[in-house]
Amino acid sequence: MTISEVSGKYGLSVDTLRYYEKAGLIPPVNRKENGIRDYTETDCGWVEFVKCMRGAGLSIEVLTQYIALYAKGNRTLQKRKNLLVAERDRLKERIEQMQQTLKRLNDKIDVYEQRIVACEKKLLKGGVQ
Amino acid sequence: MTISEVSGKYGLSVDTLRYYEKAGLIPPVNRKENGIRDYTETDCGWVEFVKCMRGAGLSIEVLTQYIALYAKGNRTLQKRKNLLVAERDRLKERIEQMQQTLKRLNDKIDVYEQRIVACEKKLLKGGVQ
DNA sequence: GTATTACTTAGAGTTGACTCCAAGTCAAGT
DNA sequence: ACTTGACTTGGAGTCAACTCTAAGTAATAC
Repeated sequence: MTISEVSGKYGLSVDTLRYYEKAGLIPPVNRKENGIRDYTETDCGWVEFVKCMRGAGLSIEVLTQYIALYAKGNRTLQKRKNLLVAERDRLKERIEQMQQTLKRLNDKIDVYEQRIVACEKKLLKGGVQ
Repeated sequence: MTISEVSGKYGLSVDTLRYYEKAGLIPPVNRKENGIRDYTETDCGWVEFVKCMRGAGLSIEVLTQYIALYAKGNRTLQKRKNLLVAERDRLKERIEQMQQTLKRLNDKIDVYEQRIVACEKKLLKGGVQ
């Protein structure tokens, strides 16, 4: 799979895909003899994983660390798990904060609705006079 | 209330507070004769609101727009409500995406736990031999 | 009366995460 | 043979959101 196909498949620009690889967010992508990237299913899996994690707000830095540990093999299992747990906890907290803000926005919108209705009533009354 | 007190109260740097005011994220703050900021309860309320919204990921730009509409008074009620609804919807989507990623992270962590246990068993067996 | 401390401003610098650009290679089509 | 188009690289540029700096003022402590 070429880089532009992968770009189309996951909705990431080719620049972003190259940047992710260069930054070490995904392991080095498989190449053809001439040096052109030829994404395997595994490569695509990494792209999808990184897209998902970035979408949830995990930083480039932490994902780079994860891949670096992954590249060191089995003896980093515990470290990788610890990293994931830390990020999971942070994500959970952010979600909870966002849920509170969502509730607050909903309440605010309700208040606006009431105020708008009240305004319209006033205008109607004015119109009748 | 001075800017550094407000900074302490809400955990925002004084630079950030001045930046928010300059950028129009909060209405102009009350001043003493000598030009020094003297935050009223209302000013603090705005700071808290902006902190909350920024914490949930609403952009500087959209919050600036909201304040600009607010400053124009009652005739912008509907526009303000529309803006809030749009941001609410975006927030909701982001939360849903993050919840899916949270679930995925939890599953991944479970898999790591199992692999780590399996590894330890192997090591123990090796030790017995 | 001077040193310290907290404030003021305009504007420059930093960080994270891309995004774009120039210059070059290579295979395919006419 | 030559153009076209997709790829390659290193490195520069951009954007949002701060964060810092320099130069200055004004009240308070010694």
